[in-house]
Amino acid sequence: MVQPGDNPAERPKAAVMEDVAELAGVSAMTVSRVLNTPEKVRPETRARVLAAVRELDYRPNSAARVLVTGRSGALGVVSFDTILFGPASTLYGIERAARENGYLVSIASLPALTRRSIAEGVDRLRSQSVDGVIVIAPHESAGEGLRHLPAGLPVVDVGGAKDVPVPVAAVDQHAGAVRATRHLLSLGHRTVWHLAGPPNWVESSGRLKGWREALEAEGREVPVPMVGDWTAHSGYEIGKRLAREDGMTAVFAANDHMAMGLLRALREVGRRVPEDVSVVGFDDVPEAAYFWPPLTTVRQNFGEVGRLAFQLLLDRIGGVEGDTRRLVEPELVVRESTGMSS
Amino acid sequence: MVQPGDNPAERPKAAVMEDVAELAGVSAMTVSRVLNTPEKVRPETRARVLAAVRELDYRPNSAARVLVTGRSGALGVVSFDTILFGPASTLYGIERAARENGYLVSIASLPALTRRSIAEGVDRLRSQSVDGVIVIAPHESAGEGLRHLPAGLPVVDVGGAKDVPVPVAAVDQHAGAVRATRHLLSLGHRTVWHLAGPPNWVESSGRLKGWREALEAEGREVPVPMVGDWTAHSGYEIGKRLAREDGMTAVFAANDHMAMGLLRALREVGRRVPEDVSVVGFDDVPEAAYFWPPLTTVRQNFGEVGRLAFQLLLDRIGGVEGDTRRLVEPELVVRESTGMSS
DNA sequence: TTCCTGAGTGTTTGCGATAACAAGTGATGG
DNA sequence: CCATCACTTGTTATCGCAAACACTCAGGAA
Repeated sequence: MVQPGDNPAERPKAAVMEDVAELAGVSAMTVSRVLNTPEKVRPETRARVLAAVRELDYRPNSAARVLVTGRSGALGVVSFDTILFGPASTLYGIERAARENGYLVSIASLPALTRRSIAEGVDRLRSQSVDGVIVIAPHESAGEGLRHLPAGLPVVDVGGAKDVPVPVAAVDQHAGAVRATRHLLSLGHRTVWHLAGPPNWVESSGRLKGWREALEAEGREVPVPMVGDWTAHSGYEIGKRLAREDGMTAVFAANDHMAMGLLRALREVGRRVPEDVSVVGFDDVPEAAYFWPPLTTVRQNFGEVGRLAFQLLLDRIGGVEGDTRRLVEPELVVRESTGMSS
Repeated sequence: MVQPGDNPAERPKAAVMEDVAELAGVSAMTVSRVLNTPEKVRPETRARVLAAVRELDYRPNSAARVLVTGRSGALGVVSFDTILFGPASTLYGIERAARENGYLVSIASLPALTRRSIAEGVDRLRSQSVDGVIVIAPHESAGEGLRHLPAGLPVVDVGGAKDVPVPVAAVDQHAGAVRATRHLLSLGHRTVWHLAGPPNWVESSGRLKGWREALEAEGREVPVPMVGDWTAHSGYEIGKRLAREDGMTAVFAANDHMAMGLLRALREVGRRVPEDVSVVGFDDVPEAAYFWPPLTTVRQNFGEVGRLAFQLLLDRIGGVEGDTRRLVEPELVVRESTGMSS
């Protein structure tokens, strides 16, 4: 038996369950019970054990626990472009929900958005024994990547395409685009142009479709959409072309940053917003209210999406089946970049 | 011995090392060696084992490995406000560096920035057996939180105050502020006003100090700094007051979003930028070039900070001692929001 | 021949926790 | 007065892997 003192080196190794047990005068099993099912231990014993835990600053070793229980209390998030407002906010929502439920979050950000790298990200997380994985990869290729998953690993997708074979939490992009478009039509504009997001992004398609259908439902002409890449820069470049279009009085931009670039392009060619052209964005980034002019946009509650995704995953981990699809309603925020058609 | 088929239920349990060993006709130890020290195994044996690994889609169980080796190949990040551009970018930089080095990242975001919650975040990560922790908590109170750390856990701080008792990776805020201020003075402005960040944030103090010292070094009058909270909203509110100041021709805002609010406030009272007032921001958020006018600002290379922080942590894990302090130089990006004093 | 060397492989043990089962206590009831 | 039960606590086995040590077998040195 190794006694304290046998070892001349004075490295204060972290206490283990046995140490706590010894100090409290019980068996290790009782310590385990105090930590996991306290109601099964006599109050006095429990108190003694807890005192010992505090005195030794004992922390259960999660690796050992994982090994025997098969559950880690950690979930993984596979994501792309966590610097963007949307993914970052979603991640934050997930993290908060996880924390409140005693879960820890590991992240695997992707170098690129391909089936391969998604599968690889899931794998890296799986090898860390996460209890489940949330994928934030709003690209149509994600569906592919999610089709060949290790069996038995609960996976939830955020903002996924329709055919994703796992539960999905997302903002209703279509509804948001419809709202934005109708808002512009209701101000008297003959039709609405669209500054779309990059192809094959789930949000791009959803917003494009919503915009088109809203126009068609009213029998309006559907202009050719212009395609950007989410950046203010692309909004600016495209905006310069768009600004030359005759009769263009209303634009629905697929996100706020492109709308920002567009605003600048319009200003540079002397088209006033909202007097000459109305602009609607999408996202409601915190600074949208301070654009010039303050941007009318569609607010997405990313935090709520994160919370829903976590809840779905928790259900899955708990054994609930079924390919659920949970949608969050976006909200139109009217500011000063939209006005009556003149 | 349990044979495949003993169990009527057809749950395809994940393969373990023993399964691979059996299929390859070797012992489990040899499999372990193939995975960890391949050069110690005869090539033919190695090939047989690797084939078996692939056939069974075997993944080592990291919990078991952690238990026996004491190292997890995961690091933790404690952070606050991961939605903001700075922390999000830093986190991304860390994640990328970690991935390239085979590390996984767990995050513990803080509900508030206090000594208590920092300590708690570190604890949550420690209980997951991370090999080390990076703290992104640019608040002066972080120093306190870092003073009482579990012994033996390598910790690195990002953007920390001077007295933080652990290695630090950060952008040289002071130098950035000096550069911004000198730039304005060099344009002929008599002095420079400052729209500061919230008190007790490391960045706020660093930028404030740099600004003040740059003015003092030239013997200029030092106006009373106005204090915001990083948001465009606060920049706008304060900007409305600032705009009434007589003789105010140059402002250094402590971040781009406050500068954005300031730009709007100036416009509203009819002061032109840069003709009447010059404005410099800090951060160079991707959309800064599309502000109206395009914002002169100080670019921080957050990705580089993340990389350095990871490197420092890796050194620490490897046993390197010493309280290193690694600074990244910021860069002044001149755009159109600054001009000669009229 | 005998011994040694070292590359390659196998066996045993233990990391720290929990599951499953065992056992001790006192109370209950027939 | 003893069987039985509920409650509390202890004992043993096990999770999957790697460290430490043991073994085998060639080829070369003595």
